[in-house]
Amino acid sequence: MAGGGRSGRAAGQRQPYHHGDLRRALVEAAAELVAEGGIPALTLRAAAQRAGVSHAAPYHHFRDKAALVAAVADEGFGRLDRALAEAAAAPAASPRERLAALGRAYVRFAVENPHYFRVMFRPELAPPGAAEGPEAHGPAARAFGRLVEAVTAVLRAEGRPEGGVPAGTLVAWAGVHGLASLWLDGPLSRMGLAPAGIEALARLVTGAQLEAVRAAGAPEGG
Amino acid sequence: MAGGGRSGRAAGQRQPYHHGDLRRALVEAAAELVAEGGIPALTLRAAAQRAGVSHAAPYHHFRDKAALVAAVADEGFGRLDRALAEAAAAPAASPRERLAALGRAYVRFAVENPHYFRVMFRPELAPPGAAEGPEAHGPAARAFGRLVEAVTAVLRAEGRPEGGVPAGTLVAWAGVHGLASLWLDGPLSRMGLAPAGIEALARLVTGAQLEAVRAAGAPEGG
DNA sequence: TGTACATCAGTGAACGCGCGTTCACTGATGTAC
DNA sequence: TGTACATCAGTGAACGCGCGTTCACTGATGTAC
Repeated sequence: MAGGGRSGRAAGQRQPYHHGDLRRALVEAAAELVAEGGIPALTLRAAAQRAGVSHAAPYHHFRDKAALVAAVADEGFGRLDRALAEAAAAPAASPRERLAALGRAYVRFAVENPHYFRVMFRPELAPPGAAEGPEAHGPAARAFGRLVEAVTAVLRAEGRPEGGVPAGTLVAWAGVHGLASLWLDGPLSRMGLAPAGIEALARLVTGAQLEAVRAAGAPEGG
Repeated sequence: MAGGGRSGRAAGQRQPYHHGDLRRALVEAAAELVAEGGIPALTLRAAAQRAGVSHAAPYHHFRDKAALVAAVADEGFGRLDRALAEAAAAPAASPRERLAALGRAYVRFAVENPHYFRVMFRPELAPPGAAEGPEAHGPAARAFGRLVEAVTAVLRAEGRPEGGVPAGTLVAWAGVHGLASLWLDGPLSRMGLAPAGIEALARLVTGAQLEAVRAAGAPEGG
């Protein structure tokens, strides 16, 4: 589908059609805006300007602002999924270690990509309908699936297989998500915790998750 | 300070000065707006209208919008603190049970007061400086202190006292905060988890926290 | 108790701003013959 | 290869809107004498 280069600014760089790949450029611009000025800086006009086009141009690629935001969230989930996939693929001594590595990768992703993370978990930015379609929640579902897999593997290895989504998955998710949120939302970083400290905390939290995953099958009373 | 009633709309209701207590009314109105329309619905003008005054009136009570938002967050932290105090005061069989009760109260507060919770943990709404002053972070610090106390009590009871803020506190906080966030931000409720399920999950998470608190003192390797 | 004055919480009009969105258009690209 | 046409990604002006904030003012409240 890509036509030949127009005049070729740089060798090897293609300018397929007019701008090239405005859609992608807009998503990247939007993410950068959030990185620099937080959620309030995420506007259609600013994204267009940063991408080097007029502020009406985005409407040829996104129905409205919510659709652009949804695309940013989607891109974020895609990146998270890749980060988790990498962590899951790394050699691990046991299913438990693999789950812990996944948890640490989750926290690390949030700390290193606060802009994406914030957009991903801000439902009011992209109201229902904006992100519809089968592929919209694809990356998010895929990322979640990796957690489910890792938890299931731990339970299987311990002789307590569980069908469907083990409750331990949600506990594990809550732990790392909470740690990431507290860091991004200020309380933790405001308390003077160094960025290095977050890694140590992540280890602590994932350790706790493992206990929770173990206990998740048993009655929780006590 | 409070003058006599003006004309007394309802028996026993005082109208101390002009409106009465506009400051409080504005904070309540702002919270209601968030409850009904989310963060985007939180505007100075709407809060003023809901409180029954012109949109310029709030400036006699708040320097700017950020100050109003900070007041809402403050009110939220005050309510959270009271909820945690109640949970901490309830009879408990052991420090461990008390900590678990605190964790459950935290999640319950978030689920029952999503509007406050959202404002409380949205740093970009009330930028640094807006909530300055010794009393600004008072309620938040007090609420956090209750968690620290409960964790410290558990460690003491287990013969492993720890000075300052035990690392287990942050782990415990991360767990319940993550659960609350995942619920409020949609993923969990979108997965079809019933409100009743959140309570069961909270029990699971607080159970996991206890293991983490135990492990927090020991080296986290392995 | 009554009068004069100071204080200050409200009003309403107005401001400038940036936003999302629409629209008629232009001109580059791709395609049919 | 060349011409005519259709498509569609961009432009730039314009729209209406709601926002936060300012300002001169009004009138109720509290206080001094």
